[in-house]
Amino acid sequence: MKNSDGVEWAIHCCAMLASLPPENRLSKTKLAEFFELPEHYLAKIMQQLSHAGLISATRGAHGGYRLSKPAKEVSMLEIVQAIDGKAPFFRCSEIRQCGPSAVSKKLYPRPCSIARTMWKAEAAWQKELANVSLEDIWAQGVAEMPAEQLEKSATWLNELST
Amino acid sequence: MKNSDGVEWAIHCCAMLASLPPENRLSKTKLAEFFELPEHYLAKIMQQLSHAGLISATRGAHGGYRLSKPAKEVSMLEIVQAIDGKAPFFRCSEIRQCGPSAVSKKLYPRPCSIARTMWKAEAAWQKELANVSLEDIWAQGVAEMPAEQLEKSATWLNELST
DNA sequence: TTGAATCGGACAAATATTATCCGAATTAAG
DNA sequence: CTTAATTCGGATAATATTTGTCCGATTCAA
Repeated sequence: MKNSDGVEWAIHCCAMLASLPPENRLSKTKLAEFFELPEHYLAKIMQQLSHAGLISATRGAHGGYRLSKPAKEVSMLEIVQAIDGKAPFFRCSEIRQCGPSAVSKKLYPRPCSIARTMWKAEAAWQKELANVSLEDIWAQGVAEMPAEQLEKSATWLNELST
Repeated sequence: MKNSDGVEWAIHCCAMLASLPPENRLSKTKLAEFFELPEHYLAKIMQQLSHAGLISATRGAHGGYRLSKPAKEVSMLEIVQAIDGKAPFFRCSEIRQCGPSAVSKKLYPRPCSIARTMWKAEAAWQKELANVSLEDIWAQGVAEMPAEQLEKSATWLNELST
């Protein structure tokens, strides 16, 4: 019961892309360098974001990644689901329909009360994440970032253009 | 990002125990038979519930499992956590503190905004599950169980005493 | 005291996740 | 047109987790 590690990377990388001037791109090599992440595996994570339509990747010289829509329109839920998938946490295998007391399958209409309860809880989780946009996250991140890091960050980004 | 299969089994078995007359016990063999589950693996699940203090196991002839407190006082959250653990889904490895723009660790006090957001969503999930008791689940289960199955079930339970 | 019945921990197999590599494809620039 | 930079995508390996099995230790009733 856990998110895969890629979720953390994906969110941080998206926030990084969100801070870029529009139309600017960042290569997987640079992203990996900025967060000290394994480059090849990060590529796989970015690929998942790309498949989900959250970022767009451009090949060739001066290529790289950028958000494919404004940060305001991207929710945390979308990012998490792009990496971890949309399958519910709880899977009901209908064991109520097994064993010596089972009766005809037609008599078990809707999901059982256990599944409904579990799925309702998941919906609450999703709602929280759906209500936070990438812009929110980025803004909060900047607000609480140590001033010194903010500078270093800006410098590092500038040197890319060189 | 998913519950382990054992969660479903654990909840169903707890609900089964909840329907027992107090002080009555059910052996792992009988539970496995009732739900058509692999006996040895079910034992492992029940063991986890036992460690968590949710059920109490008695060895020896006429032994078995029973709830260690009234169904009303057991929440779904407790059962899920007994099997899947209490670790948060989201693990923050503080990658904001890595890479070329990192500064002294002392300057990063609380959890970052990303971790806070993720954990808040988890709290919402937990709250939903904490608000549902095993008694609720059991009562709903009985209410929507096909009449025929209810009978079969009762008969099966009676034959145990024989 | 004996023996049947139980749990519980150690161990093994299967599965899923995480990580890596490399060739093909794409693009900008010389 | 050629070259160098860059990503994509599939194949593959390593690792971790989950799932499944077994057998000994323990308990209780007769």
